[in-house]
Amino acid sequence: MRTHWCGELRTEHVGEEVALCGWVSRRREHGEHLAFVDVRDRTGIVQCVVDNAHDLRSEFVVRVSGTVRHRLEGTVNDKLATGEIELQDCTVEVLNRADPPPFPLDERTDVDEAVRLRHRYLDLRRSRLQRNLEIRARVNSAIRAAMERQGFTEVETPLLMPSTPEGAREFLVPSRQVPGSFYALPQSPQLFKQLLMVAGTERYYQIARCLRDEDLRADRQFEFTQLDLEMSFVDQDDVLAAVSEAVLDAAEAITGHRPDDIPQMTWHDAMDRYGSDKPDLRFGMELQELTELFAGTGFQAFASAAAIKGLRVPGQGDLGRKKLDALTDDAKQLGAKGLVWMRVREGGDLESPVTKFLSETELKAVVDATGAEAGDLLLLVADEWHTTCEVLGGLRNQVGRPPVSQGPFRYVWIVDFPMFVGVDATTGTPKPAHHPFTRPHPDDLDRLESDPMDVRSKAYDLVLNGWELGSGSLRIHEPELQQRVFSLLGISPEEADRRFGFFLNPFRFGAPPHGGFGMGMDRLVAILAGEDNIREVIAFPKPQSGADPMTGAPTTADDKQLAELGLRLLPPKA
RNA sequence: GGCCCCGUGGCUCAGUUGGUUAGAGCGUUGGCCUGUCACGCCAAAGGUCGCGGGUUCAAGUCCCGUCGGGGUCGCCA
Repeated sequence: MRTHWCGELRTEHVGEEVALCGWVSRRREHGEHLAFVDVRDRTGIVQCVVDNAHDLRSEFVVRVSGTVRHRLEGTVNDKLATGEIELQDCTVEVLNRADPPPFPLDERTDVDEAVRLRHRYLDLRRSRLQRNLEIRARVNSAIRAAMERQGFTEVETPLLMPSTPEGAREFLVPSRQVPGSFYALPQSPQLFKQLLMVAGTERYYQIARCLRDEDLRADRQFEFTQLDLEMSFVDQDDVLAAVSEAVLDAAEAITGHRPDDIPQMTWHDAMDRYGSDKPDLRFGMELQELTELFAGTGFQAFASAAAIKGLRVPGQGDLGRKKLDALTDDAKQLGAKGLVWMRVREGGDLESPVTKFLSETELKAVVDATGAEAGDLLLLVADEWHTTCEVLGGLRNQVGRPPVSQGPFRYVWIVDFPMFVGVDATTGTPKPAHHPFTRPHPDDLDRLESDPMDVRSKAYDLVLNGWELGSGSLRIHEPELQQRVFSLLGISPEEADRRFGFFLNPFRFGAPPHGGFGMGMDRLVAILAGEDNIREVIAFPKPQSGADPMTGAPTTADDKQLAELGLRLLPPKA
């Protein structure tokens, strides 16, 4: 139907007879015998000169044939890629009429997201989402190429699998053939990809859809897409290198230049310096160690604390009481008992509600240690090390963090995660930080039983601009070690067999050492596309409620469907 | 489940201390216009102020509840 795309026409096409297809973007009428019609397809817009645009309306679907010519002197539009030319002697064929769109399809107005989602097919017609979908496709393609180049084999894994109730809440699918039983949709292909290692696939990857029935956020959807991979006979750096290669290729495909190699930072360093296991390295404001300074202090809140740290907020010394109170509330929300603020005055004097409890020496030492200058604000927290770090890290993000999409892109690998986080309140056993198949750090193996909370694991996260892009680990491939970890977690051999038997038994048949990674494609694409929200890089996302305003999903099932599945509904809650 | 923000023609918004008949721009419809490009000009249509209740002589405005959207904490091994 068409000979060219709208967006590709240039002065070199002058004189050619062309046929274009697309939508009427805008029309400008000048009386009976002259009108301009902007025709748009996914590549761009071309101005067509017609003698009568009376029967054309916005978003009508048209096929236009005509001759490309230079625009008249003084009528060139430099805001348009095709602005030097126009189509003359046009024949316009209306392929379909269109109702006026419920919202403008230009880029100038920020339309309410509920309206956009209800008419997503129109929202997708706009250049922002067209561009984002193209970026997404290019990222996918670059990643596939990088994986293939590195010898990975793409394998598809089942969507219908047994429920494994650990971790995120699963979506359940009732079985028709076995009424009363259910499949679960995968939170990730975790179990299958490890079995592929037992199977000798050696290098597996998949751009896989994963599903988690948890509350939606700016960076979370029920369904999300993950670059999933697993490798045999590798150490941690091999996995990191393979993932880095794919991510950096993807970044290069979008931005045109390849980022530096991705640095590594230990989890402990990240917590200690940035107060987060996903530190945003685009801005400084590192936490300052102050514990030693206050050894033997007379200030009760500091005297008993295991860790005291400070955050220097440059130039915010004029923050009002209301804002400071709000920060204090935030600190408490983050788990602190309180927040000490100090305004730095000329000459290094500190103004704070607690100065009267602190000695001159201590006050001066705080200024020295933080490097504070007049006009700065200092925030101090004293608590257990982990709490102190986390609270100040939260405040650091709050006062200093730019939108995630705002460059530059700062990638970082976080390594040496702790094996366990916290203790289960009911059973008293440690809780795994990653999953129970994560390999303990070899240097800490002998302390697994004696000092579990101090044991590191071979788990790692990839972080970009403060967003966790993905995580992975080396796995346990020896049944004996797996047994040790299970017993630490309070899982008996019988229970392990019941819950993970189909997964663990194969490991007796010669499981190779292996490890892998899973990376959120939606997040990577969003950041590369300059979006703060993954919904902007997903063709048909869901709002926070999880109910799709366009399709009406989820819908009720009729009695016949339910009967076939052996299900009966409970009466609605009152 | 908690907290915060938002909801006024199709879209984006204004609406004062609670006070007459709720406004604007864009869009839509009709008319005019031969070089515009966010064209311009004239005119018209279009409103359950999300919904329900309450306070009041009087509610878009205040209060309670509810629904929808967004952000965030919990949750996301």
